[in-house]
Amino acid sequence: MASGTKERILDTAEVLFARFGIGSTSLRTITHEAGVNLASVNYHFGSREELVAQVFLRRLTPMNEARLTSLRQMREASGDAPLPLDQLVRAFVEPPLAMSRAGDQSGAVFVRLLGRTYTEPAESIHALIRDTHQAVIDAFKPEFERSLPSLSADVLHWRLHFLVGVLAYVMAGSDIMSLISSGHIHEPQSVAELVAQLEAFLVAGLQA
Amino acid sequence: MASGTKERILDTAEVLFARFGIGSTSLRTITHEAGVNLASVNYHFGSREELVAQVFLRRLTPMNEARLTSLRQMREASGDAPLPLDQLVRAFVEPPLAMSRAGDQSGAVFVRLLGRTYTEPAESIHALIRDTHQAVIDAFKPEFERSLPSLSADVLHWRLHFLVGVLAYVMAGSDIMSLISSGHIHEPQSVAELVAQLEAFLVAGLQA
DNA sequence: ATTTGATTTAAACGATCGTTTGAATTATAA
DNA sequence: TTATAATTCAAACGATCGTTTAAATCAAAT
Repeated sequence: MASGTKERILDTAEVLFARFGIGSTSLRTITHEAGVNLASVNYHFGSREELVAQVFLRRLTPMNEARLTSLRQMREASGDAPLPLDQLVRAFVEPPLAMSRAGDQSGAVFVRLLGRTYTEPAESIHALIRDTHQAVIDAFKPEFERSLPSLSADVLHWRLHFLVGVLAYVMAGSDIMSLISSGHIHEPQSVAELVAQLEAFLVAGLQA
Repeated sequence: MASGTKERILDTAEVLFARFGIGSTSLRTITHEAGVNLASVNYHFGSREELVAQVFLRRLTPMNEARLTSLRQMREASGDAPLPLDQLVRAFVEPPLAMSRAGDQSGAVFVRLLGRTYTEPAESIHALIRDTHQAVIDAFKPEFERSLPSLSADVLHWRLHFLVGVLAYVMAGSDIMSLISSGHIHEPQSVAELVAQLEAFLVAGLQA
């Protein structure tokens, strides 16, 4: 059980961050829940802030690589032609949502955490997300410009903004959504169906 | 300056909650910034939690009344016919965004705070937002059903979900949005233009 | 002017926070 | 086995948290 301490801390912190928020989760709660000593966080991560960073980096990196890989495959298949908008949207939207069904449910926990963090005020976390997403934005934005040539730069900017907003909200899986369906909770549904719903909505909105 | 203590606390708390998050803002920071005594929070509000509730209720109530008033006027003007979707969307979307330009800038601060709170984990705050929004949802949902008769209940549910997500993200005014425009910050823009952009995107998405 | 109630103030309460320390324990290798 | 490094542990550090208390100050009314 010795060598698993670091991962135990990361897994437990991820769950508690998603459930109670990053700022409202103490190291004592994390270490107690994980069954490790309080000091082990500072031993393995140096500080609380660095633990938070590692919780995100551990999953953000493969998630964004999946988006880039998907985009690269589409590019190769399409030659010089602009990419079909629905495929472009799906390449951006599917990887984070697919994590919700990856093996254990830890992926789903992280997706919720990430979605919530998009609108969280802590600047240090925003900087971290911004950095890890930069390569994705740099790769996708020109493709959206090509696939939506009739849109001005300003309008495209706003619509991509809206797209990120929808995705963040869906990822967050906010409980507030349940009030729209008036108690009638649509819980799991397949990720494929959610992606399809999102894709239809976003493609239409982008092409408005 | 005596009788203004309660409002001073509310105003200052609102600003600090929006900037640093609710959970990361202490009563000492609030009272120091407001220039009032630490104990005055517990004297006037009873507890920290009740202060948080009052910060939200103070503006949520008039905001949602503006939405309901707008909807009621549209209903009277349309008789028995379904409402035009663009008007319906605008009645829902405009009141919170219009607060961003109301007189002082305190309205804008609150809109950011509210947008961020939509995806915050604290259950007590969610319960508060849910309660105050219930009447709005009850009034708007049947109208959306009438204006979008071709959509199934499930699909409409998801799309309204997406709509709220876009609105929350725009309200939050997340700094992450700036990375989409690659440093080229589109800061103020008129609220009217933002509403128009949103309306076009959402109407198209809803009708997809 | 005096009394009554409302409000403000300084100080302290116990609890909890992230972090550090140094010794105890465990794993690794010579 | 012995030396060496890595890790875990209990305990404590100072700082900060929300809340409470009792006296001081203020306002309003008799």
